[in-house]
Amino acid sequence: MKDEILKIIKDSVDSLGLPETADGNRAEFEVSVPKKKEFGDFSTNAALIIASATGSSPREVAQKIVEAIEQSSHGFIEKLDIAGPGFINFFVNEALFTSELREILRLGGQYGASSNGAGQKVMVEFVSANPTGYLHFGHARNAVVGDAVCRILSFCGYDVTREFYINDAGRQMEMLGEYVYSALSHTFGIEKELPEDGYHGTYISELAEEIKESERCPQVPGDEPEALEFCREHAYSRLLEEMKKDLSDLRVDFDNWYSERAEIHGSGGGEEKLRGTIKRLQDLGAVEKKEGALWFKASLHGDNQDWVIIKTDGAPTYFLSDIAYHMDKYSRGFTKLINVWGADHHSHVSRLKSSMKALGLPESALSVLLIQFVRLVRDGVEVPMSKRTGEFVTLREVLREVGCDATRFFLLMRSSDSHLDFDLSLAKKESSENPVYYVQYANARISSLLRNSAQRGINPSEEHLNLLSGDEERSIIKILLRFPEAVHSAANSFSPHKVVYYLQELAGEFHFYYNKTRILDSGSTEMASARLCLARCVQVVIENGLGLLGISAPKSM
RNA sequence: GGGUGAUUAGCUCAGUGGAUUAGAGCACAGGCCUCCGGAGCCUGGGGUCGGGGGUUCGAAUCCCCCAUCGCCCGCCA
Repeated sequence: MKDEILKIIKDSVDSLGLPETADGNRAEFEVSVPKKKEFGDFSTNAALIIASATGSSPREVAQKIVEAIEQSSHGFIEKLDIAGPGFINFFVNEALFTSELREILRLGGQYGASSNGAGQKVMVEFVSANPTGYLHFGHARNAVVGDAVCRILSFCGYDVTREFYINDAGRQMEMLGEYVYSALSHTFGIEKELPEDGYHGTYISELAEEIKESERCPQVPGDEPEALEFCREHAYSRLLEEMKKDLSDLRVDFDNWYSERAEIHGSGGGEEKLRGTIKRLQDLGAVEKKEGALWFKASLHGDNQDWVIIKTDGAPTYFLSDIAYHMDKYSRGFTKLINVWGADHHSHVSRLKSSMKALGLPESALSVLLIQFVRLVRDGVEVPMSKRTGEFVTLREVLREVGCDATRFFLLMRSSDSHLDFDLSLAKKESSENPVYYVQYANARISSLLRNSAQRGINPSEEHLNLLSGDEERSIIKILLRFPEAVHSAANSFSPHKVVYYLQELAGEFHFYYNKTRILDSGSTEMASARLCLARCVQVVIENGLGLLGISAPKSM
């Protein structure tokens, strides 16, 4: 519908022979649905754009465009206004609105979907935590935002793969093994000294208990290397299992679990990836040996310093693995790569991009979404989330306390580059203060209406949609038809919170309408069925929107 | 010192070139169904959009400077 308006504008601009922009590039005309109804049903800034390109008066240009549109006589345009500095406002008749409602009903779960992505293969890599402990609440925002971005991109026609990069190589894993081994030794009455910056959670001793009770428990003291490895591997697989479970409880499910150890370092072809990466960088002259280590010269490719990729002890750094991993992503045929990272990794963005640039890979295909921290608050007081002391709040604790829907809603409510206060006491409140229920409640109310109407023999019918000419009805319809652009904009900027805001607005408008207007007792069966139809459309959009956020839309609450 | 994100109502935040009065939720004050779900609705007070310059027909939005807060700056991952 908006596209039709846009086409009309472009046609008339063309017919006038006006340049779209000064440099002849693609026009940036916008057609928007204004919030104030005196500004019409649709509005465009076309005249302002053209005027600034040609140096002429915006209102005069607008006048010419308006005349051109009027001459080509489009049946559904009732009135055209020129307002303010030169906006052209369109007032359309209800035929256009009712056709949009029919479209919503016809498309159902597909309303708002698009093929903008054109099947492009996109990989979203997110969470990617070390499997050395339970997921803490800080991971939750990353998980939920990444997942919602995936849902939104799929809805927009992208072929999305969700990948979890398991950082299961390197010192962290060794340390995990040592700690569990130490805890196991402890159960045999042997005490060991360990570095202080390790893992202190109670899960370490729980894992040791599990090992001790298993039939394959190694003897301690006995063959130390085997016992250590057993502890490490047992802890690894158990913790990975627990992470998968927590994520799944959060409705986050991955397509790929990509093991750094196996795929990058492993003997089954993996180590060639590391060697191959080094070789390519060497061939390109992008590395240098210095102070006994091998450095990637990132400063030559846009970063502000160089980074070590092979340490003096000959071991690769995490950064080298990361380069190899991202080369591998490209080689798997993805044309769009999205990494969802914690804001504390922001300095890695430019170094990774510079490495892709050095390798001649299209770095513009790689976007990194940095997620700012979450502060957990209860009754206005910050809940400490210190990992060092082992006191951190786990994802599963929060899930158990407030449930998946509220957790997701709150984590998605804010722009990712804004710090987020997650208020535990508010999130679990089942009252009007809690915005999750506000949206879900609108949906439940509509379900209830549909149930009651069936009993009364009223069916939501498309036949009488033309009766919906009230102001409140029009404003609901106008919000409904903004849904596709809300989705589109959320997809382009990887911003699920735009969908959240949209849904709150739609739910608000519906609650207002519901309080003011009788739907089932509206005087005539025709009117009742038309209003019911409108309510059903609202429900379709709420269901679709909540679906994009991975939040349920219960029929009753 | 460098980098990065933020700074908008009492609080938590949207808005990031547009339309005489800058929005929402919470909090606060007052009100609303003999009737479809009161987890709802309405009304009201409350802001020099951190400060200062600049660009523009037009700036909360773009540019520069400054201030404050978070995060990062390891041959850890």
